[in-house]
Amino acid sequence: MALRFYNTLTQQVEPFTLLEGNTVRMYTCGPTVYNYAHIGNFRTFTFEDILRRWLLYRGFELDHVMNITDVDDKIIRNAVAEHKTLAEYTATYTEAFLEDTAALRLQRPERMVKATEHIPEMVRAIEQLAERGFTYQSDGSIYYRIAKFPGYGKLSHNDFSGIRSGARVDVDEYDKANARDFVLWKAPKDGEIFWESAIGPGRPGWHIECSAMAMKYLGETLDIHAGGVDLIFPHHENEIAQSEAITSKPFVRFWLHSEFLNVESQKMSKSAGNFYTLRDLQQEGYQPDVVRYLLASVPYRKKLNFSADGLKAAATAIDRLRNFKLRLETDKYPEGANEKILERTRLAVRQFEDSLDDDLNTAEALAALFEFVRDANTAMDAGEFRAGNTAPALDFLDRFDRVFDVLRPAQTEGGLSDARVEELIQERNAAKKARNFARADQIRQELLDAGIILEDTKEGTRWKRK
RNA sequence: GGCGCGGUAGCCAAGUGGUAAGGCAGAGGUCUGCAAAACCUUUAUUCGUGAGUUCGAUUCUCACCCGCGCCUCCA
Repeated sequence: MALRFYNTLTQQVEPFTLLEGNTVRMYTCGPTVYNYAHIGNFRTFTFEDILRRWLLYRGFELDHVMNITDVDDKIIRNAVAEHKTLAEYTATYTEAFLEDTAALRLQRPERMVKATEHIPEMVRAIEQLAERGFTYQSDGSIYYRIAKFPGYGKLSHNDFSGIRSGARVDVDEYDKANARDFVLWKAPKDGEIFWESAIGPGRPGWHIECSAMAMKYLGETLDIHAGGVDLIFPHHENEIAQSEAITSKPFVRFWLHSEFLNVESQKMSKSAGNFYTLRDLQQEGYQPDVVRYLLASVPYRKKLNFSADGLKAAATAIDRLRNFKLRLETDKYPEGANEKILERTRLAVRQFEDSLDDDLNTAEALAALFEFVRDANTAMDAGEFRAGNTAPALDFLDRFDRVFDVLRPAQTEGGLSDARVEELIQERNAAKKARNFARADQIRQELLDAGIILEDTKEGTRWKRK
């Protein structure tokens, strides 16, 4: 079966194709840089990374745009409170975001674009909407009139037809014709930052930045637009309303949304206060690659209940895979190749690929890998594994790691050099031969204290960094 | 209320109209100077509850119970 994704727009799993060419035009909603991103945010970004990597694995080229929202109410409020300029304030958290994504081994999108650097594009988009009669002004702000857009609600599958334009729905929304209408351009309040423009002084509403930037870089119809489920409404619904009102063309072909990460069965969110940042977890001693594995191992459309147990399980699972790789690289096997194992390897790779083709079923893909690892270990123990089986097995691990990227140990700074470790191992082996086990154990402990783990095997001693 | 997701072993979790993947944890064992690593056996007669369709349902239908989310900023 070919590559296929669940499309929020159609509520169906559909074969993934491109209209033309081989480049996937993909847009993903990035962070609002008013604080550190939490791992709920990173669940979505990790999903998008797996998506990226699987598209590349399948031979597509990518033009992936991620926005950075660096102007919004919270940013302005916080920047003012800290007596910083907008740019100063957002720089801190933009930088932190980039550090975190690097630690989580998230590939950099082809373009990362900032809202504040695209004000003219947004103003132009609002002008186009105005020309087509989709806007109205109120108290100096410009609003989008959803009653003008017939398809409004098609992504979130809500029926808004019962809401009549002009009806007053809520006293708090007195300045809007319809409670669902949203702001495109906000009139400046006292002391707030604003831009002068052809449509008057103000700053952009949240939704217009994505429409303007996505279409600027990727054209009028994107192949993929992804984000968390909470963005379906209103954000993505509004992006459709804006973009399609301007172009009269479908804005996005495939809408992909990742489910939430929960803590104690509750949504993790900044407003609820029950959130962890990657930095929090690192302080508790969890490596980012462990977090990455946990986030990636649960299929993206399934709620992920985050827990310390889950992190520990992830850490152990990664160790198992790394141990297997180390064994492949260091053990010696008889010449030749075991045909049955070769066939077993091919089957496992096929299952792995089929699983990811199926709407990125990472849990099933991992199962294919782990079954193979067990079978290969069994064959090694039974002496049936041959030298010629090593390369295909390592190739499978490499394919796995092109997507999951967890086999490479996190950089451990300092410590002993490889040469010094080898030296001590030689000394220890000499001590063992002389049955001086006290000295041998002393060296083992010494190395362990330096973060080096020794494993004695039939072929000799192998080692790894903790 | 509207829209949507889910309830599978101690935990995480896949899956199919034909009788339950995988990971972690637990128990026992093999191997081993020590320590690891690895392997083997074992842990759901059962997939929220009830009814229906069917030769047969965890998988389809209906009802109900429970959990979560969106409908306001939010990954």
